[in-house]
Amino acid sequence: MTGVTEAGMTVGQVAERFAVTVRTLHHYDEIGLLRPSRRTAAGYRLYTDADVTRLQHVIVYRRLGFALDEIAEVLDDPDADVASHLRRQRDAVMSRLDELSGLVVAIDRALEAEMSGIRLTREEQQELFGDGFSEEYQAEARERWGDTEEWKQSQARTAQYTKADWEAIKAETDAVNDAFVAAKRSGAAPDSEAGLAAADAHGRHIHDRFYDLSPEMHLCLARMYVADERFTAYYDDLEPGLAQYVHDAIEALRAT
Amino acid sequence: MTGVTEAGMTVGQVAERFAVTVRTLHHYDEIGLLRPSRRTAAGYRLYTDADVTRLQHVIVYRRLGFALDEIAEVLDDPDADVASHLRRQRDAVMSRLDELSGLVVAIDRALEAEMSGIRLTREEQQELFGDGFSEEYQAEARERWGDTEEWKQSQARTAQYTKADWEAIKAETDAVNDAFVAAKRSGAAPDSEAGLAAADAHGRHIHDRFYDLSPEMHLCLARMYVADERFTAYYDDLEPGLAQYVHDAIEALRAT
DNA sequence: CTGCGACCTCACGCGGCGTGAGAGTCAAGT
DNA sequence: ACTTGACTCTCACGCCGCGTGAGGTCGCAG
Repeated sequence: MTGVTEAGMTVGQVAERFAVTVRTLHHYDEIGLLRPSRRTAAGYRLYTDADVTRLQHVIVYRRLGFALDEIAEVLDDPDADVASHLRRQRDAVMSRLDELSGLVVAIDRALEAEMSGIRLTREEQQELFGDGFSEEYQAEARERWGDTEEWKQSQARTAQYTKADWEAIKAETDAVNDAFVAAKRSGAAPDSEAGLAAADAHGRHIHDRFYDLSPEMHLCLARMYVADERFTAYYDDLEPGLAQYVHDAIEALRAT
Repeated sequence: MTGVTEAGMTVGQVAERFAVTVRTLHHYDEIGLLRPSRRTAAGYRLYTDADVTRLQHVIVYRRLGFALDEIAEVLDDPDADVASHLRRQRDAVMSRLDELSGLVVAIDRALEAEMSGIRLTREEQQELFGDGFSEEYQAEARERWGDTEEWKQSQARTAQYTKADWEAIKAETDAVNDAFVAAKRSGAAPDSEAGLAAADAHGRHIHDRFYDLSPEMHLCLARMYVADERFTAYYDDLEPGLAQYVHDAIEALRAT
């Protein structure tokens, strides 16, 4: 059509044809992602049809958000698991999507506040974007669990959750808490059937929603509930003495 | 809780409380985005309450995707139009959202192909993501129409299309082309009933599938078909002289 | 006095190119 | 044969938002 197929295309021609810059092609050559098969005597890069095809692939993967070295990996290793690459990429894009739609909501609220003449006070900002406490809590959680497999799993999973998921999770959490409260109020001992059932539900809930929960981890959590004042406050707000009760129930469950 | 509010917080304390790194605070100091009001005799940074508040704002804006110098601009100029900043930011986030959802669609298609055992051959990829020709066309189209409303509409719509949509569109395109070919082969003039009907179908097809097509735009397209060798080749490959025929039919349709 | 941890200031590194600088190459026009 | 202008080449620094040391100082506890 354009009739330039004799022996290879020059950088400029390739660049124009695929809407990339010459510098980009130079860069891909430099890092070894796409080296033109041939050069002219004067050192001009000549891209063969195969090179052009490879560039097409590169462009596609780049649009999919792959890093250049990952693209090289996928393209150079025919045994590479393309599907898993794609799935991981999809996950990343989805969580970014969630983040961004959250951002839009935040912006809309800020705009609304701005338009109605209400300057964003400290308190409003904290209401909108999360208060210092939860920020602080996240920081501490990262500090304590940041390198563990559980933390990564939790982060990976919760990033996927939609608003509806969160509502379901909240409902489940409430149900688990209610089970503990009901058991305690009924006078049942922590190691009674009701107490053990609640502890079991608690473990399942975390396992299903957040991360693989080993019995040891569950015990560790139980100890946190009485050791960490934030958790203690959380449970004791629901029912005085509940933190200790939850701890005892989990210990009873996991001790067997 | 940590109770350190006497005269100012150190970098480490601020960093922990807001889940940023010390290096980040150093960086903000370097670029003048957030300079702590005071230093100890030894040169330790001391962040006052006002500094901390400013950091909160910085963090919020950063989460909104603002660049650091933009944040500085917004925070330092009380007369800056915060609302317009927010609106521009919202637009940016929204378009990024569109892009990403397009990406998800592309990934899903690739995954589907991958899962059904079909390795992505060159041909399939080209089917999925467009061949060299359309890439070339896209590059040129962007160059020519990049700033027009039609181009944006087309981009926005086509990004949403699924594989099934594309197949339907291809079928429609074929039908339109067949109508032109049939009309021409039957010896009907471009401005005959058959020719005008084909031209009308052509216009509707583009209007429905790609972008709002005004009569003027349609005429403009018709002229492209005879002026641009790629379009000429496309139609003349179907039937010699068809490009001119299509042009004449559209002219006849829109001249009325 | 000796650690230990938190702090300080350089200063290089990353990814994915953009953006020149300075020099050589190619095809067309004079 | 020479010039022009478009294209190409190879360095090599710049950008953004920090990460990650290196090498030294400061403050407090034992």
